[in-house]
Amino acid sequence: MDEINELMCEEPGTHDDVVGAVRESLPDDDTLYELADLFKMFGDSTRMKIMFVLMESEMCVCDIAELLGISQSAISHQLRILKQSKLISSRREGKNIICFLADDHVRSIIDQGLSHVLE
Amino acid sequence: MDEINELMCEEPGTHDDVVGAVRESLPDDDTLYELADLFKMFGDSTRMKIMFVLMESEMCVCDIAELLGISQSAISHQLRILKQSKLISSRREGKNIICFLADDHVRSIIDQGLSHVLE
DNA sequence: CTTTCATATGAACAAGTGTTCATGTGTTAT
DNA sequence: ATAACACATGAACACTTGTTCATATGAAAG
Repeated sequence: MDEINELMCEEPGTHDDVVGAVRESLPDDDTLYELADLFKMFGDSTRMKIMFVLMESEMCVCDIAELLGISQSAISHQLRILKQSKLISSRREGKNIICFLADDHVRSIIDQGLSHVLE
Repeated sequence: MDEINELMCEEPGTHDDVVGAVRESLPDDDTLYELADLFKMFGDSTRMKIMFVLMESEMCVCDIAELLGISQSAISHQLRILKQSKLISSRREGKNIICFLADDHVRSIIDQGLSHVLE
């Protein structure tokens, strides 16, 4: 703590007030890590592609793999991660596992991202 | 391409139609990579913290470092990355560099993420 | 019950990422 | 000028991540 305080710049006036107020407004650490972990899901192009596909239609694993030209193993590994984050779910239909978006926030988040990228 | 087609499952009926339609609806590769790169910015807890702080108030570099208890060097490296993604900007004021959010989408994206995490 | 198809998973490896440490640059004050 | 402060940057390192390869599981068809 002493070492950190030494880093503080010597701004006059309401400096400490602002820093203190902002500190109290921060979410707790657990929430911050959860949030970062959530956005990590959108930070890989393979997962991004999978979610784009599922935004259009639910689909079995091998169709996703074929459509995207990515190996079945790679898709399966990524699906596992996406399921852990509760972004997609699946059900069995005979031999196939049908995947679909589990959360409408996926669309909103991607749309907000697109707005930034396309401007 | 032959190898990929071998992976295709043998679903009957409208299978190929759906796959074809979805394929055409996908954004081009450049957009997809830009989008993934954008979300990568939100996928690290240090950058997440920086953006939360700047959502409350613009602030100089060393105050951000002090407030978050993270070394000035680490903050500076992350600020560089955030600036490259056009998520934050800065101006000089005497000895200090004042950082601030450069894009209102930051707030919307984080809010959508929070909705998912907090539900 | 054996085979085949659809999917999951573990190990290994290459590539990417974030931090620290040391040092460089630019600004202000003495 | 020179010292002190605010910030930036490069190299090194540990750590994480995504893919491939080989193999395992699980359902359905013959």
